[in-house]
Amino acid sequence: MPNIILTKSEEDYIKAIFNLSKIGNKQVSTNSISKVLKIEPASVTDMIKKLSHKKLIYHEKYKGCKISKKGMKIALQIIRKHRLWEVFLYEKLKFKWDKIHDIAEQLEHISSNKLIDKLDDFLSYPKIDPHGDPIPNKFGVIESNEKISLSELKNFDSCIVARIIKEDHSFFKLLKKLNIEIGTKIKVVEKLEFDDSLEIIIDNKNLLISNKIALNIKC
Amino acid sequence: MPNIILTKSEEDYIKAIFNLSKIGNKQVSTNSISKVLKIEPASVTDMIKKLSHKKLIYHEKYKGCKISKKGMKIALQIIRKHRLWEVFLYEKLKFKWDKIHDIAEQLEHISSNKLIDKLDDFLSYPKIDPHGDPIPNKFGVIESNEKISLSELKNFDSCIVARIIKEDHSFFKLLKKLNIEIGTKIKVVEKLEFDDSLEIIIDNKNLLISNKIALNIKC
DNA sequence: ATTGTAATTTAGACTTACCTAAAAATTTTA
DNA sequence: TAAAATTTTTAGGTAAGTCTAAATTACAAT
Repeated sequence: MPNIILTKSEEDYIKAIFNLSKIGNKQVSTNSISKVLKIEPASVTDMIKKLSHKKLIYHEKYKGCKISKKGMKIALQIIRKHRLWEVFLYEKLKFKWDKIHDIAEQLEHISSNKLIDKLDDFLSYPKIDPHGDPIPNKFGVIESNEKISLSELKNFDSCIVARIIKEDHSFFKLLKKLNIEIGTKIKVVEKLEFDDSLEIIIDNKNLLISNKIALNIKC
Repeated sequence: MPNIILTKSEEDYIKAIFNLSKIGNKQVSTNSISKVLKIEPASVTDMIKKLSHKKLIYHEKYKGCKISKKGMKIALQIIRKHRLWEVFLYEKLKFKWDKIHDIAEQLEHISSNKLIDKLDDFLSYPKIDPHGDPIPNKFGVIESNEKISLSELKNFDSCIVARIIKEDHSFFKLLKKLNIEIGTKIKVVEKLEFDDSLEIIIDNKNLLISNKIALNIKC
């Protein structure tokens, strides 16, 4: 299969559309892409046309878009690169857990299959990145070991944090403040009926987290 | 000092102008930049104006340009990044000597000072890259251990190859064919008067190399 | 079912970094 | 030193990827 070369922008869109596809697996709306990438909807429409023309996504006017097989393959390769670089930054360069995302965001666009394969080998073929996200292999296959979110736990359940879903600065900062990271042991005290907040215990300290927070932590 | 952010293109020009400055340290001509970057002279003029406006180079119409202190600082940081990544690719990822340049050409544009400092540390503060080129430290200072080119040797002189000047594919291929790399021992048999070709011995085998080749190998 | 609101697309414009063709300046050479 | 050749710049144009404003379509609410 001929290696399609995409621009950084195109790659960003493909990745965003792929990620949005998994949430609710409906058609991905122009607006949602606009929000994720912080690009105006009109510009998103332009790019959607372009990617659609390249058969990386399907698109019906006014009806949102959907990633194609071809597009999915590319998205998985970008995600693979991103996550492998994160492992490198975290394990080899000793970056702090919450600093690696932005740099990996740049490194994921470096184009060289050989580079990624050698990096994979150098890192001893890691299965997950430092956020607990699974790393696709060179064929784009993800060994799915699906976790459940904190919010699905019941009163008195315990768990070990395995994965952080939302990747942005404000969330990372919050987790740091709460002392939550991959491997942290959490015990659920009570799931509040009022707003689905969760009272939990970490390191013998009780604290309260919102449902939105709980949804973004898997174990 | 505020960290100036440049585009990939701007960085490529700055690097090219810096490198050309060292050859003959005269004003750098528009045409020479055009040749190195494979961009038409008219376009080079545009970018020269832009960089000049940003005070990264000096420019007098029709008289070529010269890199400024500010520009030089930036150039040295790019070169530092390039060479550190080359060490990484060669030593850690086990890339072959002649495959690292193109990938480093991409990696050198990743912007994060922290990343480079940590990479430097991870690699144990190397002084030279796999081509024998010195690596500027984080302040842009190069520990100059200037070498002489092969062509400056006299009959019967011996030396160890320390550095390869010209960095392009055809030259790398040639060196591979000749079995020349950093560390190779070379003995000069005779410098030919006719065209300054050099008859040399490598691994007990005699061979002839042109003056141009000899000029691009330092020891 | 119609109307109002929200989402999406179209139209036109801007910036960056390129291009070609032509004009202007400099350098070479005869 | 004047003509020829070369180099550099100017002028005008293009593609990618963005923008704003306006038009169109879809959806939701009465």
